Amino acid sequence: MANEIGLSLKQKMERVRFAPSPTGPLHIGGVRTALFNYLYAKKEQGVFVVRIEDTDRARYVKGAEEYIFDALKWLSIPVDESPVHGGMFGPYRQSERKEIYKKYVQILINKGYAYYAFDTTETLQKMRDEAEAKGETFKYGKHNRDNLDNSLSLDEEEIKKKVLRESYVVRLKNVESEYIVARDLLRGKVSVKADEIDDKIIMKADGMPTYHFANVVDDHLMKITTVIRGEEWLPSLALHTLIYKYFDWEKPNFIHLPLILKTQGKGKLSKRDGDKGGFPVFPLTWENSEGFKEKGYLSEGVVNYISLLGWNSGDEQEIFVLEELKNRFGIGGLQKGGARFDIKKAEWINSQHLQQLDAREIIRRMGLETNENLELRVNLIRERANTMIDIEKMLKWFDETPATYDNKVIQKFDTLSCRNLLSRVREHYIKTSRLTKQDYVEILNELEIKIGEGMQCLRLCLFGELIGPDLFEFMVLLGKDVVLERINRLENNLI
RNA sequence: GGCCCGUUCGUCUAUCGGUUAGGACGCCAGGUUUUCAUCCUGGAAAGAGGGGUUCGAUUCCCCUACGGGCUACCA
Repeated sequence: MANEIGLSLKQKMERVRFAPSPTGPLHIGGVRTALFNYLYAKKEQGVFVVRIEDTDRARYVKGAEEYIFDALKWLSIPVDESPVHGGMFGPYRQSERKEIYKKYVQILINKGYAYYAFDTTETLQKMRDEAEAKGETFKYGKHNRDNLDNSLSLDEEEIKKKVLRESYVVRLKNVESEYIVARDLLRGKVSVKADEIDDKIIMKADGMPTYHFANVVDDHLMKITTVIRGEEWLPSLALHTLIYKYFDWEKPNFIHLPLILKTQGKGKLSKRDGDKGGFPVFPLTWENSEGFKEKGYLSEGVVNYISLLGWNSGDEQEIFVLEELKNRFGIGGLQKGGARFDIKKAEWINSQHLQQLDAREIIRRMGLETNENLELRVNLIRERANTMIDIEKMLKWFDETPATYDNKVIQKFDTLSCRNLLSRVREHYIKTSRLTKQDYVEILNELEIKIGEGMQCLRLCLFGELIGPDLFEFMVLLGKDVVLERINRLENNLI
């Protein structure tokens, strides 16, 4: 009985996959695809698979695969199965599955749904150019495949010889007429006229499968139940449908996520936009592009913000941690249109998460040893910070004597009364080692200096400009010697 | 060019035929504050256009426009 239940649960188990290509760093769109896959899997108590699609040896970038896993780790997105986490359906790297694809290509050839093609890239390019010159689109398919250089137009002996001697590719033979209809859980029916789909290459001359083929074979073999991927794959859904059909395999569900668009202007978000706007588009630093992490973002903030790009909870809550997202996520909340990336909102969401952290945790994440004084310092400045970098910068107020002073502020002051004020403060400080707000106000009254001006003078003395946290709390943490040093320094800078 | 997908405030979005079209970021104004920031209050700000269907359309259908994607031996 228990066994039976276990089995039926197993059959219903959702399995989703994130299938990046190691051709560069994972960008924010990829991160979102990974996140939504993960959330969907966990909401359904299913399995999250990461498969590395490295069938393009020319575009392979060293370190990219490692980057993908580092990024997921930083984001706290756990992976159930992958080349590094293992699993029962491996290998999870497509370059290691060559023999599997070969076998399945052969099956399709035997069934008459695939064939060898010997046309050179140059010939095909020429035909494409010619078609384009006539305002047409070249398609390799039903209407011309018999006249091209492939196994359909040759006899068996010749094919055998050519396969041994020449380089060849394998093409899918689209035998459909009418329409190819597929379903997307978000968009409903997506139908394409059959002859729009040409005889796509499924195995390249180097023996590697193309994306379309490897993807379908692996999703089937890895028992993927729902494919969640970017909208850029929607046009090939019909082709994939064909491959499933010719294998006589059951199709998984499909969800095509809307794209993440540039902050402004046309097109999808790119690395260049980040460089131009000074904001990150990668989770971690890659070459000279700083990542969210290095820019001081919390992984919680990044996860939260990107979860809102194309999804919403249905109510007015916007601040979520991963755990909540796992419970709340659902395809009903998905959006169909592309979403523009907005760094301001990302920053705000990050600040919301930063305020949730206690000082100890903030210090830990900065990679510093905690101590009571440091915790007090962090607590004094934290509410002014959006990112960890803000905190690091503000922490410098404690350790660095102002190097310059805001001239505009200095010019506003009456130098003489400011000097008097500073020497009175020094006197008081030497005597009592402290200065409360009340003490200071008394001094100001005595010298007949307006409170506002007096505060600005002190602020200038401690920060060099009119910024910063509460003056009197700040001075306590600064300590007597440092306060006196800063008083001296401003005095020397007053003409 | 062809094919596919999409379109609510500047931006992210709610609305699943009947709402003063709601929220958030950002922006503006006011308040709190010794400054800045935070915080609080308020404000401006949207259904691409045109046809249908309907008693009634942001919502359903069609067309147009615009946006996006794909159109490789890249994924």
